[in-house]
Amino acid sequence: MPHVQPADQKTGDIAALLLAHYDVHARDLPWRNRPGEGLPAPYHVWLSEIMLQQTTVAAVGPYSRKFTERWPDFSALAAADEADVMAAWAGLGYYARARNLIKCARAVAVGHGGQLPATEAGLLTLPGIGPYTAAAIAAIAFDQRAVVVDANVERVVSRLFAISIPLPAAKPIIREAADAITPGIRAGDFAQAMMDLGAGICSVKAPSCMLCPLQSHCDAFGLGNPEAYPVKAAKKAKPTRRGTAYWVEREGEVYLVTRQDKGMLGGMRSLPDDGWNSRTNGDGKAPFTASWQHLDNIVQHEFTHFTLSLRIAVTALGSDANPPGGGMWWPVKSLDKAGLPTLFTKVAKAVLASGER
DNA sequence: GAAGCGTGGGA
DNA sequence: TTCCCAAGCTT
Repeated sequence: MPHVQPADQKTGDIAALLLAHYDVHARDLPWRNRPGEGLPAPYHVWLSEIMLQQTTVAAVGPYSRKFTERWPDFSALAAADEADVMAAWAGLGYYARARNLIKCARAVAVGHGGQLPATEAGLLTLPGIGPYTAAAIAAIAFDQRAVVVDANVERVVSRLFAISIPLPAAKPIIREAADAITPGIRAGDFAQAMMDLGAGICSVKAPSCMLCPLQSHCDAFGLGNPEAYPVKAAKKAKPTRRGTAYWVEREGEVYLVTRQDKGMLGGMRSLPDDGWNSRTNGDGKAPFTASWQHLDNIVQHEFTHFTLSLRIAVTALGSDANPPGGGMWWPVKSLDKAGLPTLFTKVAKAVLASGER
């Protein structure tokens, strides 16, 4: 049975109170239009929503500006060199998003006449757009009523209705409750207001209930334990994996490879490695025979689901030497433009500081 | 349904 | 330090 009543006094009040609060306190974000400017461009909404997946507003800001300046619309992004896009995304993480970003831009340019579909169902067919993003774009860019549920909304809703079933089992109930409080007009503003509320007042820890426009409607506040929601299942322990990265230098240039599209850091330029991944240690075998010098310091890097403890091996080659494989030589002085994932940026920094070269 | 997939910041 | 988490999607 549903935990939440159909549209009643409480659910109707919530939208009105939240929208009134939003009209005064909405955050001014680069991808948002100011009041009175109408709906933001679908391209800008889409780009920001993809970047914001599992990523903080602060981290997205510079990337959003960089991308919209360099690729101002779908056709520009669809025509971009893939390596340029991947390099521009470097450091933002979850690189499958960048691969899907290119696929999606090309699908829009080729299959949809350069226009993003204006419906949730249409948006869901595109690469990198799932249930949350489809609803968010439909509401924010196309002013359609859509039930937008992200981690902020899950937190706010689970507190409003004191939902004690743990996530992820509670997702259907939370969605039902979010549907019940979503208004028929201003769905985009409502969605963004919920997310602003979750990002600020209704925070994970120590929520500012005294500032909350929904305080009087919040069951968790009434119970005195808002921080207890949402209830979550216990997490698994994070393993540590070991591996090696190889720094091969020849006349001021370092040898880089492009990783295969699937898996960790897929599609990104990287240093050669010994095959480490989230499940296994690297085999410690160098890509070719040379007089490798192992650095003393180990690079520790935290991924979401494992810790990597990485050794670094360094060698220098003569001018005529060539390692096997289809990599590329990259000038060390402009390594910052290679678009390396943060892990390998750390490795490069360690090598350059070591003097072993 | 669960696992895989980055990174940086806050407490 | 250590843990948790962020405007999730794909397989």
